[in-house]
Amino acid sequence: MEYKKILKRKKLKITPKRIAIINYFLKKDKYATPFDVWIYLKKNFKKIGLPTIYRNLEEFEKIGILTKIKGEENRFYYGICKMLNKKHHHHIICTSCHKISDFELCNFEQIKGEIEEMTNFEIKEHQFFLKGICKDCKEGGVNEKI
Amino acid sequence: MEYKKILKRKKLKITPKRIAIINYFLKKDKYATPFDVWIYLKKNFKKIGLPTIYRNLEEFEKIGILTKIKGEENRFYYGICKMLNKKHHHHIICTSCHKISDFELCNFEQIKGEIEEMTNFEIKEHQFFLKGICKDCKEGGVNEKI
DNA sequence: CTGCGTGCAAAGTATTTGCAAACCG
DNA sequence: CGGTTTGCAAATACTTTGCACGCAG
Repeated sequence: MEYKKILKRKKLKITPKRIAIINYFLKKDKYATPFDVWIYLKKNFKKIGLPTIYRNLEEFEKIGILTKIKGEENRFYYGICKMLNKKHHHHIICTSCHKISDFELCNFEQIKGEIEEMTNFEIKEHQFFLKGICKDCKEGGVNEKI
Repeated sequence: MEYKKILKRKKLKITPKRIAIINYFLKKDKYATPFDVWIYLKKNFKKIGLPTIYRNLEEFEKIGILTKIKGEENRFYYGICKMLNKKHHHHIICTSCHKISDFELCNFEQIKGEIEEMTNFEIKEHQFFLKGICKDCKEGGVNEKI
């Protein structure tokens, strides 16, 4: 899979646990806490520590495989990033089932200049943070859990 | 000040510490952690507990006086919201001095429909999260601390 | 006075660290 | 083999809670 190449390129070793973490997110397609990931991986690995999860999620975020999200409560979530090679994109999450998707469309550049003038800031970075309801949830579909 | 009215309207009592917290943010104009606020208020109140800060910052966020920001590290910051009556606005923060400003300009509605089609989400909420360098920092100004 | 606000002490929870052993390339 | 990765145990840091007293309205 493509994610392995990224690990390689970033000089991170391919270990079974790392693969399992990525697969967890790919299969689940939703955002999750380190704890969630841990509970799941424990099914397949008799020995696995929570710190391992934390360390890897952090690294994966650094290399762009995962995105870190601030949850409602004081907790952080991670979601997988499917647009690996694409440069610029944003994420949208479903407030009902926690599904996460990404998209490229972005018209921020159009107003960037004006905002810079108004605020006297030089804008370096922008992120759209979208919340909504995904199609499955809208149709009252059952949210199967992984 | 206008903030008092808001407290009143929201049935929150006007206490010296609450006023001091708001003034801290108004004067400082930058985002800060609960701990930062605490350290500062301790100068003026011999007796003040960190939990008081936490409780009030949380309430202030609920009623729209403050905004909660996810920092780089696993920590939350608060910044004051100057656009009290205005409906829709976003924030920009300076990565150098932590200044926070708000502005109203927003062209998201233009692409909202298209994103909804592409992602199959019904968008309920959007937030721009902007980072940049403010004028003072760009000009190499000293960042006076409060 | 009446209930919200606060200090204090203590608990709770998320996250990080250090180090030896295991493992990838 | 040699440097990463991991498990384990423990530490750290941030945040929340419970309760009695105090103060705003």
